[in-house]
Amino acid sequence: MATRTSSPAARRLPVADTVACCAPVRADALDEHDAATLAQSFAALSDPVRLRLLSFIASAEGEVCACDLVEPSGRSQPTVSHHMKVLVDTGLVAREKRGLWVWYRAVPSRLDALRNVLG
Amino acid sequence: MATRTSSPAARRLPVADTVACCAPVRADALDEHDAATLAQSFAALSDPVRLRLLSFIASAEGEVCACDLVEPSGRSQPTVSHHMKVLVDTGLVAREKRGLWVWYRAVPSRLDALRNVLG
DNA sequence: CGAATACATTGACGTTCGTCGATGCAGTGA
DNA sequence: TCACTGCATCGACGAACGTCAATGTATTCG
Repeated sequence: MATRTSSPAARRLPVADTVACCAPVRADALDEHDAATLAQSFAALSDPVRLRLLSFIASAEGEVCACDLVEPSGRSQPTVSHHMKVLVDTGLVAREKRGLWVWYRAVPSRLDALRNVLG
Repeated sequence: MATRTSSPAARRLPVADTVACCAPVRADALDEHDAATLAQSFAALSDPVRLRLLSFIASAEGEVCACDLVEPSGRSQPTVSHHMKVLVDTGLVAREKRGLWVWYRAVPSRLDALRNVLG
């Protein structure tokens, strides 16, 4: 019976961060809740189509019309709509409808928050 | 401190050193290749178990033995092994085998590279 | 040699994901 | 009112993922 090793280090107990969710990954081990929250955010960045959509919007000054996302992404309109919903739901992109058109803009504070977690 | 001998942790094929390739997401739109590469890196962070494993290792000074990862992660040994393979393959963690044990350490430059992409 | 240990790999399972065509819904303008 | 437009939602499909028990592989020790 393999004894449950008690080798090197064995300590935990991080702290739930009240603000942008968590301290940098290198500072303290994440608890389950923070890890789940963060994983969801990174999952939004884990698809190449979404990454391109995000970078297309973030690199444009001001807003981008949804109608201008379909062609450069090389995906169907429903697929683009689906990906944009993921980006909006995670807060990385803001959505505003004006008349028939929908306009998207990046949310820099959200990107900054994720950036901080990585270092 | 530990000697800086490179270890057999760099023989997987995917995402090797191409992450430092891209400008920040806000600067220019990503091309398809860069987006695919980056998405793979972010996908490694898109699972809560992997995030906790990474943060557990990154927040420890020096190395962490694989045997100390199973219990805190709450997953089986094969599952932990699988997740660590993903982290190693993306270059976020380095793996070194010494005797019967395997030691992992974070690769800060890799985290920094991803950080730069976000800002 | 053989036994024991630490970790990786395999194979299978249910779940989630990305995708598109078809359809629904809100807003516009006649 | 009605037709038209831009985007969201639905339903379905295959692919990819997370998980574990069983098994394989490498290393150490007696």
